[in-house]
Amino acid sequence: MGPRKTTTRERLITTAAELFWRQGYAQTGVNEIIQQARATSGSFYHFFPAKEDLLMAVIDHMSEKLQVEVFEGSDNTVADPIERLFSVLSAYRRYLAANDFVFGSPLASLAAEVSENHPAVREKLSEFVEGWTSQIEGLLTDAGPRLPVNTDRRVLARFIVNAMEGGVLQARVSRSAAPFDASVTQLRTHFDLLQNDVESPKAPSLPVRSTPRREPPVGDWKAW
Amino acid sequence: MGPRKTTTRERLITTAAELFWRQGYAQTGVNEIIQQARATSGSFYHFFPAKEDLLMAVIDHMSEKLQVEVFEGSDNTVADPIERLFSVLSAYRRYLAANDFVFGSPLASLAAEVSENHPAVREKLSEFVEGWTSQIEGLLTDAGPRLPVNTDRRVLARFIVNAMEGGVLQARVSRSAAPFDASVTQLRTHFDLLQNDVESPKAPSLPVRSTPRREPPVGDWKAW
DNA sequence: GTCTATACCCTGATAGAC
DNA sequence: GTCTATCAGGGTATAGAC
Repeated sequence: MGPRKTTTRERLITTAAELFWRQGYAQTGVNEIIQQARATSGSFYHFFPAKEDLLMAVIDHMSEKLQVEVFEGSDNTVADPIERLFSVLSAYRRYLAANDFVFGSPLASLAAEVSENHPAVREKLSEFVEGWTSQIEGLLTDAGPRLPVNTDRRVLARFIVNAMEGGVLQARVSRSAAPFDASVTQLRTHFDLLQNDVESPKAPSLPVRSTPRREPPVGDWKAW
Repeated sequence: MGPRKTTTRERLITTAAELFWRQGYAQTGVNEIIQQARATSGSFYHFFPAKEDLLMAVIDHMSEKLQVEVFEGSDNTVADPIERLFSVLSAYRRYLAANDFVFGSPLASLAAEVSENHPAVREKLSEFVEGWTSQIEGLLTDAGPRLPVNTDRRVLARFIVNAMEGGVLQARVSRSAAPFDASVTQLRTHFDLLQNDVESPKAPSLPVRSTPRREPPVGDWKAW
């Protein structure tokens, strides 16, 4: 492959990605995308039969970009899996802070806006989140005996993703990085405690709580 | 105050609240709201000069409803502050599960969709989140010596809110309660560990980590 | 406060020449 | 593949009688 100029299709996708991210899907008109991408209506509908088809392409584009800039853009010289995890979180923060957190999570916004109205979009976003969760779960598995044996790696991975995504959302709404940083700080504490628990595994057998813990029946909605 | 029928204004707000929650703000047309509320265009614009004014009223309505159904709808016979917290989380789960989690967080969706385009809306949503965070922080403060002395109650409260809101979002996208429940389960573990830490506070002074912890400079974006 | 009718604009999408 | 011109429809919002 020789040197290659940006194609119209690529420009449509990248500019749409940015506009959707900033303003949302519904708020962004096709005309606006066309203008800003220096394209025409004819080109647009040549590549994308409908606006939703562009949306699907945008999600693919964003997924790939996030994968590259955050996961692979983190300090992958870090050998320790847990420190590697925090390196990823740090890369995510850098990515978001580059826009002062105002754009929020690139895909979570779309999830909230269009997941109900466009089933295919919801499906794609779901796969993306699962992918990230699995990657984090992989790091936790690599941590091996560093974490207590009874730690459910998948639950912990989901927990981390939730705390981060929630943090981004609140950061955007409150126009402050504090909510995001609270998640990272407390996650660090969480891991410190988990690792202490490995060292002295007898302690947690005497909980202070008054009521017994109830394990939620996962997948069973209406219960509890 | 005697018995009172529902006013047109109220019907407009409640039906709009549900429609915004389900479909998003932009996807919901004024006509749709008017029809479903059995009102007319004239009434609508009599009460609300513009669609955005209705949105503001809807947010107020949702905030109040959430406060009543979740916080006050939780089991407030529970005296222990920490168990009280988990009672609130349980009430929140009940509230969401009543719609099979498909609607997501009533206000977070709006936050993601319209926060950038409507500054006044963003401000109102920010205040709402702060209110909830403060209420949770209050419970944590009430827990007093049950938590380690060096625990920043505000950071922990933010962390909890983040984990819950993130969980709701992923639950909606993945059409499964599992992500939400993962947050609750792991938060329970987190509190167990924190309380163990109170009992044997010497243990955490020997962390396994290889690199020193970095406290993030809150409010200072571009750093780290 | 509520009704009907309607203005006016911007939307996504199409047609057909080049 | 790209262009211009244009369509049909739904969007928010208004006017004015009752």
